[in-house]
Order: sequence, then structure tokens, then C-alpha cells
Amino acid sequence: MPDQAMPSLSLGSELDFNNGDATYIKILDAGLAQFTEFGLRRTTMEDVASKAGVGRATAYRRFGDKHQLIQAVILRECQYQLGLIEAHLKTLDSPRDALLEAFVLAVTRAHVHPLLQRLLSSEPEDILPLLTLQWSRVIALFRVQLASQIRRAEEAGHVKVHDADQLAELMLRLMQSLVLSPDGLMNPADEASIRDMADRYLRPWLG
Amino acid sequence: MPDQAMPSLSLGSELDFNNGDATYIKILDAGLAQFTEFGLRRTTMEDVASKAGVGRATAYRRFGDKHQLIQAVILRECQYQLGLIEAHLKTLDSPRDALLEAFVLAVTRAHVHPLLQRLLSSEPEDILPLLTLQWSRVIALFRVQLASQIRRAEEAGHVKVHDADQLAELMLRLMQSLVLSPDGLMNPADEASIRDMADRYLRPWLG
DNA sequence: TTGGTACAACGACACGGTATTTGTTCGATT
DNA sequence: AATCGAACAAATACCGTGTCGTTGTACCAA
Repeated sequence: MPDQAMPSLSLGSELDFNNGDATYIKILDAGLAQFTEFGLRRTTMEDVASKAGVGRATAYRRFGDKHQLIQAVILRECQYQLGLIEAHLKTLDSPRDALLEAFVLAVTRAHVHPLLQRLLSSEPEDILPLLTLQWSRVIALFRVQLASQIRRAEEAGHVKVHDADQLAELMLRLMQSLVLSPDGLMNPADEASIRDMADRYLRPWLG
Repeated sequence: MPDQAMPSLSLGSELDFNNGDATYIKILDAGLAQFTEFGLRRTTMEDVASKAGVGRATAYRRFGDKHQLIQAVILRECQYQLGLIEAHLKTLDSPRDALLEAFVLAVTRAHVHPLLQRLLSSEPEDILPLLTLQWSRVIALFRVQLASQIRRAEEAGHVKVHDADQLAELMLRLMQSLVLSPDGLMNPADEASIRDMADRYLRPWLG
């Protein structure tokens, strides 16, 4: 009965409980699948449990309640996507290019992310307040990640910024706007247009 | 029975109908007052009409229906606020400073605007989709205004930009984010922090 | 530790019936 | 010519009711 949802990243330290972690991950996978297909409100714990092949009580034992399960699914997905982006950046030499490419990838990937788009189109009244009025609670994870990435590049002498946290917040605000309002001159569906934008307007910020 | 709501700016050409325009403006004023105090949904046409001191039928005769009245009130308020900002900018010498100051004023004024804040707090499910998913329909007015302002400054040789429309959209996206998500390192309630931000990150865009 | 069941509490939902609001029309009034 | 006040049907919001599904917890056998 974990107090906070355990992300899949902490799996490495408990490879012994292979069986236990297996059900844990099965439930998270089932939750992601069902939430993506039917939305948060219309999927029941029964749906998730049966899809995961476990009893409903087991899901409650692992995640406490539905809301914590939702948080765990979303948190794991965020970390997974961050991991994908980070992995892709390993192929780049310049840390400056890496920061800009992270921006581009985050925007374009979010724009085609099944769960995010599902919730935006079928339950906007639930998710829009979260991604705007209360967005500081949501992006905390992303901002510290991005800010530390900026600081690392700065200490290595590759970029020069005034305030890494401020810059990270600005980049995240632009991501927020592009994802929530895709219809404009820069289109998240067109990776090239986003990359051009980042190159022209964000690169100067990196000193 | 005007097809589209007539903004107050077209008043100049019809000063003859002083009496008619007076009721027109009285209804708009009453609408603004009631919408601000009770929200869009909870104010009735009866409320607006009686507050304006006219019959309910007159309000319908002038604006068609409630939705068109709402649009007219909001449109007039947007134009009024734009006018206020433009008037304030007349006091500045540098067109470059004027553009940045317009950004600062727009953000800080929107953050304390009674109607906008009222709708954000009491009817977010109605207004958030409008200001995000369908925001391109809303900001058309602002973008052409801002882009033409940028172009004017550019033709006068005061700034040098790559694409005035693109730049205008970027500035508007940052305004959108700051207004909809005020909680962050830059706070719209603190004019100085917004001005610092504009100075540091937006000024380089102006060439 | 799991699965299955039983359970109370809660919220969503469907239903009628009522009241309000909307949008239109008309005649009287200025 | 435009306004007001009134009347009107239609649409919509509201309310009380009951039903159903879901949630979250507890228990016991495996």
C-alpha cells in the first residue's frame, strides 16, 4: 500500500519482486489503455482490473483509490515520454541543439499523444483547468527537469542564460500554448514549423 | 436588427441618432455590468434590459439574441482596452519600448480585468475552451492589431523582425499563458516582473 | 498476497412536474 | 419610427424522487 504512486522508473531497485511488479505494471498499462479509449470518467475500476486480469480489490490495494491510479498512470506516462525525449537527445552533439530539440519533440509528441488528446477532446472541462489555472502544480516535474538540463549545459559552457528556472518556465509556457491552442501560424502537427520557430526565437535566449 | 453586433467605435458615423445610440450604449453598459457581477449564464435579458432602463423587447430588437449581445459586450470591451493601451503608448518615444510596454500592459490589465476574471473563476468550463482550443477565433482581432503595429515600427526603421505575424502570435501566446496560468515565476500581479521578462526575453526579438 | 463476495455510502442518471427564460408577436403609446 | 408592456409558445433550468452503477472497505477461502 504505497502512499504515493510508484513510477516505473523505481522498478530497477525491486527487480526481486518480479511477480508483484508485474501486476503493478499490468494495472498501470490497463489503466492507460482504458483511460485513453474511454476517458477518465467513463472507465471504472472494474474495467481497469479486468483488463489487467486482476481482481478489483487488488487494484485498490495497490493504488488506494481511482484518483491516485489516474495520477500514477499520468505520472508514469510523463516520465516515459521524458525518457524517450532524453534518449533521442543522446544522438545530438551540441547541448544547445539538444535543448531546442527537446522543445520541438515535447510539443510535437504531446500534439499526437493519444491520452492527452483524448482527454482534451472528450473531457475538456476536467483537464483544461488543470492545464491552465492550476498548471503550476502539473509542470513542476517538467520544470525542474528542464531547468537542471539548462544548468548542466550552462556549467559546461555551452550556453549562457540569466535564470535557468525563468527560461525553463518560458519554454514550458510556449509548449503549453502550442499544445492547447494548436491552430495558428506555428502548427504542432508540422514539426518543421515548430523547429523553425525554436531556432529563430528560442535559440537567442541561450546566449 | 444588425446582423453582426455593432461596436461602439462605429458611433462616430451616426451621431445623428443620438437617442438611438444612447439606448444602444446603455444596453451594452448594462450587459457589461451584469455579466461582470453574475456571469454570463446567470444574467437574464430581463436583468440587462431593466438595468439599462429599457424594455426587454428593445434589447432583442437591437442585438438579436443573448449570444450576440454577449459577443457585442466582449468585443466592445476588447476594443476599449486596446484603446486604453494605445493611448498610454502615445506617451512613449521609442516604438520598441512601446511594443514591449503594450505586452506588459495587456498582461497586467487582463489579470485584473473584472469580467475576464469573473468568467475564469465562475464559468471556466465555458470560457477556457474558448481561450485555448478555439483561441485562434478569439485573438484574430488582437493579432492583426499587434502585427500591424510591429510592421509600422519596422517600416519606420525602429525594429527589425523576420515575420511580424509570427512574432505577434508568439507574444500573444505568452500573454495567453501568463493570463490563464498566473502562478509562476513571472506574476501578472507584479508589473515589474512582467516588464523585466519582456525586457530580457522579448526585446531581443525586435532586432 | 490474491480472488471472490458482501456491504454501506456515494454519486450519476432518468423521471416527472414546475418555474424560469428565451425569442417572437401584437397593440397601445410617445 | 421606435418604444413599451403584455401575451405567447418553445426551450431550458430547476427540483424532488427513486433507481442504478460505482466506489471504497471488509472478510474469508485459496
